Amino acid sequence: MKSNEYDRRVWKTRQAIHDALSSLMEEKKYSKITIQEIIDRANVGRSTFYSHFATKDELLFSSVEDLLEILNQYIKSYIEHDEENPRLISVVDFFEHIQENSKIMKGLLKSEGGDLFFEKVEAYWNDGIEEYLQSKLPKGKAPKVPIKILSNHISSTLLSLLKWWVKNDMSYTPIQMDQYFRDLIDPCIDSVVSNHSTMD
Amino acid sequence: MKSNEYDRRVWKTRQAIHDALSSLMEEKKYSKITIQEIIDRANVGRSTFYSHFATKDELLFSSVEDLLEILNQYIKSYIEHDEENPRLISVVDFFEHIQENSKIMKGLLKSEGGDLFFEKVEAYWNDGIEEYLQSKLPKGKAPKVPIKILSNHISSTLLSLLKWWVKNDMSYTPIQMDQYFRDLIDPCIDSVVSNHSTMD
DNA sequence: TCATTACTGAACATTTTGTTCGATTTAATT
DNA sequence: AATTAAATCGAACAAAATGTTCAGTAATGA
Repeated sequence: MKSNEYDRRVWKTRQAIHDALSSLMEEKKYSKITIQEIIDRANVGRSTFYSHFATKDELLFSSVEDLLEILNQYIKSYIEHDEENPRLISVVDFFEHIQENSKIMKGLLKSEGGDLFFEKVEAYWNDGIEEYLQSKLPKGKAPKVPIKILSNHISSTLLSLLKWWVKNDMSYTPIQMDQYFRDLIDPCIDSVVSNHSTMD
Repeated sequence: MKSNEYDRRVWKTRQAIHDALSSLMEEKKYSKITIQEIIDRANVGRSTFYSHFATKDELLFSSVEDLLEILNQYIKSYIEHDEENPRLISVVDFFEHIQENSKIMKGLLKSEGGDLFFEKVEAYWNDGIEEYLQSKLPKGKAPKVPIKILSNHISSTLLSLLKWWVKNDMSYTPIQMDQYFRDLIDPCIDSVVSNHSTMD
């Protein structure tokens, strides 16, 4: 018996399909890409594609799964690594990682498929950030802005910064982007956590 | 000769098609809606559809054209109505208008088609806000955060507030949403315009 | 080597898109 | 009310894309 998971053929085929999608996404919007084009470029049979992925969306999610996991980890560590300072910490390494995956990011930005991806990212961040804010909320003191709105604002700000940055050819350094993120967000967080220290 | 623009039939057909799309968008994602379904529900012939709209996207844009125009107008007046106070003014009436069009807004949020719409909205706002910020920028004094990033942040914040609000069944009043918007954004604007007045 | 598994590719059914065109209905105008 | 131009209908097409099936071939792990 073989364990199909480790069959070289499987790996090669999936890789070829992922690469085909990735390269097609540099050229056109996800919604305009057909499965036909994918299998042509990947050089695999029609039935082969369907034996791996049921739909185009499934392929997309499989393609960005790793990236999604990594981005989520950044935010997770970013939120948890927080003993001494009540503010959210650095997103420098986050932006650095985006930089390393700029190709797929650009592809995602062009497509409506990307929106599905970014929604997932944002939802995940949102949960983590809300949990963080809840834990930092002084008891008995209602925040100026509801926690749910604030966490939504923080995650959407990070995401919109990310999108803007990629769309504008990453013309600032990750360190600068981190600073801008803090400039935009820190005052809002100050209104929740009591510690009003001026930073920098 | 007839002037087709004012032919009742034209108006009725287009209305039926728009309504069909609108009602379908309440049920399923835009990308999953077929032209077949639209013409079935609208009760118009296939050729009739194509005599009005070349593609499904064209129909969508036509459907939200009015809404788009109105939203743009709000932001325009919102930016220009700005003699005494250096901050952006009220978005209360903006949220009120969203409330009145909640049906179509909810449909837009469900769909990737909506993303196309929201991108347009955001791009338009962004231009106006950037222009506004440029005009308010004290000469010779560089802002903490680049104007382009800041204007992007403001428009994306308004949009994400709007999305959050609609998704959460508009559980706050437009007045509250206006206040939250200011709470989130005013500190950022303060870093650009010199006038540091505490508000409210 | 050998059994197993994955891939091929062609054939097929289905769905959706988009076009065409003559017949029919509808509305504006006189 | 009659005329006339335009809009709609609907059926018939062609084309493209999706998704399934299956027998034959190739590659792999043991």
